[in-house]
Amino acid sequence: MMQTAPGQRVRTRFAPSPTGYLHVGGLRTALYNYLYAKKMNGDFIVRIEDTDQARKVEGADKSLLRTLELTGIVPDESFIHGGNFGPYVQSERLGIYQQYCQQLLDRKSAYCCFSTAEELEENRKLQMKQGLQPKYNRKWLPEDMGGTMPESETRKKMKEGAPYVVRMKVPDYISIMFDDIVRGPVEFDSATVDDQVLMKSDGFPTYHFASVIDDHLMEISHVIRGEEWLSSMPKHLLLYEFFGWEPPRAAHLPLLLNPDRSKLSKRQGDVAVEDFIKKGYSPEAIINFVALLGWNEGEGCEREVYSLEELEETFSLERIGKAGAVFNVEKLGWLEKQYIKSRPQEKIISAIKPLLQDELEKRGTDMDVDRISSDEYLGRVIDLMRERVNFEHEIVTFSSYFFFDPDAYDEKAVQKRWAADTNTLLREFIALLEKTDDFSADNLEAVLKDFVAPRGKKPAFLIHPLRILTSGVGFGPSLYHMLEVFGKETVLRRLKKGIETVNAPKQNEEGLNTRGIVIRD
RNA sequence: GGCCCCAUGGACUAGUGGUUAGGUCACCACCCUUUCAAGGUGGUAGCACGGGUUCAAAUCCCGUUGGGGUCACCA
Repeated sequence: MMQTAPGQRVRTRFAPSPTGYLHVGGLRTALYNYLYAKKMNGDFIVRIEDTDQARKVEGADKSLLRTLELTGIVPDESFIHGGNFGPYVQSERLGIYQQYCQQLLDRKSAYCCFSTAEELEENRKLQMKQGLQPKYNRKWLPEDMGGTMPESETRKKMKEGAPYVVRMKVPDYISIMFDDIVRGPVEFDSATVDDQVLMKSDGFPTYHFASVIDDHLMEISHVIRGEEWLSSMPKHLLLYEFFGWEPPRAAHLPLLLNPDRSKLSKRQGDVAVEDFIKKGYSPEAIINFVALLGWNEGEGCEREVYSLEELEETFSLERIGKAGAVFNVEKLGWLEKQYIKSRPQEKIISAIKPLLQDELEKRGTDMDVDRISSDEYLGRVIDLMRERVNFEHEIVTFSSYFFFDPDAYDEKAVQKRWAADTNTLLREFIALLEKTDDFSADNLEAVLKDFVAPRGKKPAFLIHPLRILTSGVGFGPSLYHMLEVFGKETVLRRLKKGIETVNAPKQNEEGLNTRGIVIRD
């Protein structure tokens, strides 16, 4: 079993193909690679695997890197960060692959294959029908390599300029074993391994070929990737063998799963990291969440919240689990709340300000713009709201009443909280507020209690209507604190307008609120 | 179908022969409370199945079942 030489520098890599946005599964793979490198004082490399010209998406490489960095995962080497092992984009390394391919051809570890796509397809169908594993039939395997194709045929085709691919010649009936860091020993029979295409007819290498060569040339010590690659490991190992190279250690990560336990995919929800960020999830929560999907500190450790720095200290490949993990966003939501609760106020303020600016421009407001967009005001709003929102942006949207007068009053809440004499008392109370200058929460509470007690009512009798009239909704932070933040002018303006809009319900004979009874069909 | 991997409550998981099977999310109840949250307390719920090995198995072995991955000139 080949192992990394002791003392060898740890170098890991994340090797996405630039075909779209960063997938959460990809993020986790990148994260584990990054964490292990940091933990071992090694290097983390990002390499762009753009050998499929057809699927290549313009600009995806940069956006992948940008999203990665947004989450705090910064590569030591990449096509943007540079490094001594470049280029870090495979399409810029074509000459290298061709050179190594020629080596294999010369050593008779690989051969040219002129079979057409139609031929291969037909062959595959036939094998499927017979219940066999679809495999190349080795039609073009040369005679001197144990096949049936005369060298003259190959030469003839070559002269004609017919398109061809280069395939590796997998040895018959040998056992390929390796020790996966997360799976343990795994064994394959070479008879089940196909003569993998190494070079495509367009002159580009396949993933398998390019990644083996690059991993070796870039001195990658550990290949940490998804379990979907486990079954192509024997091909890669064979290539290392052909070249006489020492393979890196492998760690195949358990897959991220859909709720139905199939491999995580679009269709069943968001998978793009950027989509989660757009929704309002913060990078630290996403990282934290994804890190715990398949890894834990173990040893009775019951911590759930980890910063990236803390992960860098505690991470280990040995503690990665084997079973796939369902990507269930519920816990991500909880984590997000944890982060909102502990996030420094200044950070929230600066995140929220642009949002508020946008809203103000769109809607305008009856409030003093300078005041409500000041750090001081926002800070007070945050104090009241940070434990009540699911996302930072909800401080502006979900509790918009801190910035905009309500333009409607929650009908259900009104029905529930209004009694026949509510508006009468409200009018009296508004008059009292006009004469009150101290709008501190403490004072407002005292004023309201003193007002309500002699009238035989509980504070709640007015608290709810006051809340609804000033905020438009039946829920929110402590009323007194909320009114304190609003300030006298705003409170009175909203109350006066509101009481004209919300009418007292009609009474039945018993004097009971009839609006509370809603008959639905 | 061949090959490979996997298997603790609904989800993430701790657990490596002896535990009342622990924690987190979610859910339920209660407490706190003007509402909504937050917080506190308690609760429902789990070792896929069958054989072994052993004084003793969630833990070790074998099988079964179930799930997943992979079998491209895609990565």
